[in-house]
Amino acid sequence: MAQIRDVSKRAGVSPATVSRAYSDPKKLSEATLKKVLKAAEELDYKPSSLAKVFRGKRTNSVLVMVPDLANVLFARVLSGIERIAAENNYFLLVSDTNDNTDIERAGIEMVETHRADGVIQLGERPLKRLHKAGDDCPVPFVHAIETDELGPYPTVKIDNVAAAEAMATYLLALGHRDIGVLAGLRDRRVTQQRLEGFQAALHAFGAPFDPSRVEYADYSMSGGAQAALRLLSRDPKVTALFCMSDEIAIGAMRTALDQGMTLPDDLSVTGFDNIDMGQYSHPPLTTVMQPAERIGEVAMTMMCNLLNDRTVADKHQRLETELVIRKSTRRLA
Amino acid sequence: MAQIRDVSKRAGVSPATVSRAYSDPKKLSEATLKKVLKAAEELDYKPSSLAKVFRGKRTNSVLVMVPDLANVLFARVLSGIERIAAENNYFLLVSDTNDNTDIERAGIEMVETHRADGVIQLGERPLKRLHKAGDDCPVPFVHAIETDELGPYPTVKIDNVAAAEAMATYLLALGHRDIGVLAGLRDRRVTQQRLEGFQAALHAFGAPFDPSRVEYADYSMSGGAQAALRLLSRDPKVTALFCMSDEIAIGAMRTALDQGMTLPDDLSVTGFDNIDMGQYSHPPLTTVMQPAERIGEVAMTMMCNLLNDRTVADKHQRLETELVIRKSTRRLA
DNA sequence: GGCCGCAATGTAAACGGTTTCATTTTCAGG
DNA sequence: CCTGAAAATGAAACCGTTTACATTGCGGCC
Repeated sequence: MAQIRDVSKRAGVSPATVSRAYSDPKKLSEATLKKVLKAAEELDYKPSSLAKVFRGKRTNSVLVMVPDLANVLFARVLSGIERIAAENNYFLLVSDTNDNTDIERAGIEMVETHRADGVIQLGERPLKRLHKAGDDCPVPFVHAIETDELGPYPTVKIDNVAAAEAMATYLLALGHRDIGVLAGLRDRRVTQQRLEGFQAALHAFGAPFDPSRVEYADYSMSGGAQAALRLLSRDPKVTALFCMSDEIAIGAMRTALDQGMTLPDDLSVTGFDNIDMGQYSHPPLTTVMQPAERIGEVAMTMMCNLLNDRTVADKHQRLETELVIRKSTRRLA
Repeated sequence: MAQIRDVSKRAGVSPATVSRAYSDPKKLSEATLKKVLKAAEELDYKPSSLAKVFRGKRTNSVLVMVPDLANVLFARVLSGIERIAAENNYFLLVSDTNDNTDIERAGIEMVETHRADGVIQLGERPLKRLHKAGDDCPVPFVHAIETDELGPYPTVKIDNVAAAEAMATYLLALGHRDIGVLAGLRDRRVTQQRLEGFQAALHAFGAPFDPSRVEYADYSMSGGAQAALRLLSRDPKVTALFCMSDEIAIGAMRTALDQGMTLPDDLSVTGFDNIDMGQYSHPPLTTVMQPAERIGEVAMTMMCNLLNDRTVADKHQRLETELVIRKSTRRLA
């Protein structure tokens, strides 16, 4: 591979001039620029961005830590991140943390050892190491989707409490009182927040909350199917299922169908997130829309700001959600 | 950030010794090693992997080009790639090409400019630039999933022709003769190959192939729904739909349901890929399993080999598929 | 005791650009 | 034609490691 020196020799100029031809062409006289470009072309010269990055201390890449790459929601967020990254000429280093703390830790090291300029984390459990320096965040860090707003770093997500409350309110307004909850992983903050919203709605309607009607599950279709089976066989008189993700809801609907139920006549089911699939499920799923791509875009935009001025205007953004009413819920006769 | 020089000074040794403490500790006497480690600890020293990489000419990262990050199948492949990458201490640079040739081109440059050691491409359209050097591949490149086997680089995928033929044969064996095809994007090689397999099956059964019963669609649920609508309204007497992806099939089933059909009584539907969703659709989808994670794993393994010995044993791997019979198909009365 | 060889450590070049600072060239204006 | 400022270019330091090669120290052997 040709190097800058080769080009400079062939063009009869200094390496510095060649460098400038790429980084700041205006600085060169037209004649020299042409000479250099011609020489570069002839030698098929490509500046080693590795060397550039080394010298410049800026890798132009950010690390994204995803709890599960195969999860539709995260994939969509990632997709949004990617769009903004591409626009701003950043590369994305992606790592599937699998909820594994070691990997997450390694992520931070990536930045400390200059492999990435910053980290966007999608999963919960913000890395404690970040905080050790006190209140200001040593490495550029953005936390998205599953996050509290306690840290010194910016966050983007939806208002899970409010969204869950809205959904539960809708169910209550339809006349449902015996509502089962198919919650996600028990120790996840989103789960707790959505549960909180659910309870708030009950409370507003003066309806009691029965903890025995809550089943925890993996955030997946199979998790939902199993949890639904447990709940339904224990407590057959629930008339509605409040599910904490569309996947869980879809799994639950499968179970209900398998039990010979008719949906939504025998059971109303609601989801969360509004993944594509919800439109095509049977029946189409009533859910709350979470703007996943947008969340990704905002997160990456924040990161860009952080990386440029080392500051971001709106530290904790909560994006709007929306109730999507489809056919999986009905008014209780 | 502390540098190697700081550590060496504090430990009273040369920078080289510090370097060796990390890269080859056996070379050092126990006493020196301890001294160095202690000094490093005290200064919270982390070797800049950027500098290391620059010096060593190995970035330990590979670029993965994905046509669409939000696509479940690709996400699963990526997940498999990630697992092997993590095992072998590689980082993944991920870029969503969006089927955009410019981005793909940029990907190759990443390698040429030393930002990545190699490229794994999931989408079709292997970058022509790769071939220009003739028969041997200048940059380590692996092509997965949507690929022909024409290039000089290794490939992993399933045998689309055979898989499609098996699926179609199953449909024919059930007695179906009026089979509509909901194909994917027309210009994609997978589409052509699966169509070829379909035709081969027809041929084997002595059944004629009617091109007017083929509808092309985006590889998505909405694409499938629309294509199904076109096909079904044009040709209401088809008894089965051979869909080229599970998404397409799920979209088609939605359309059929919306038209008041009962599945699978009025219409048998088959998918392709075996995404999770297929188990939970209504009715559960008969499909052909494509080992997506495995494909990713094999691809990354090939890449590791390529990167180590610059050679890979089994250049063109075809992984086994499997018919997954569920409830969306039935024997024609 | 002198010499040899090996182990441990040090020295300095190299990686391939960018950038600061100095130098040369250009050119407008007096 | 001279002067001086601005523009264009060049020389060399620099980024933070690794590593080839040189050096030192030490024990064993004749």
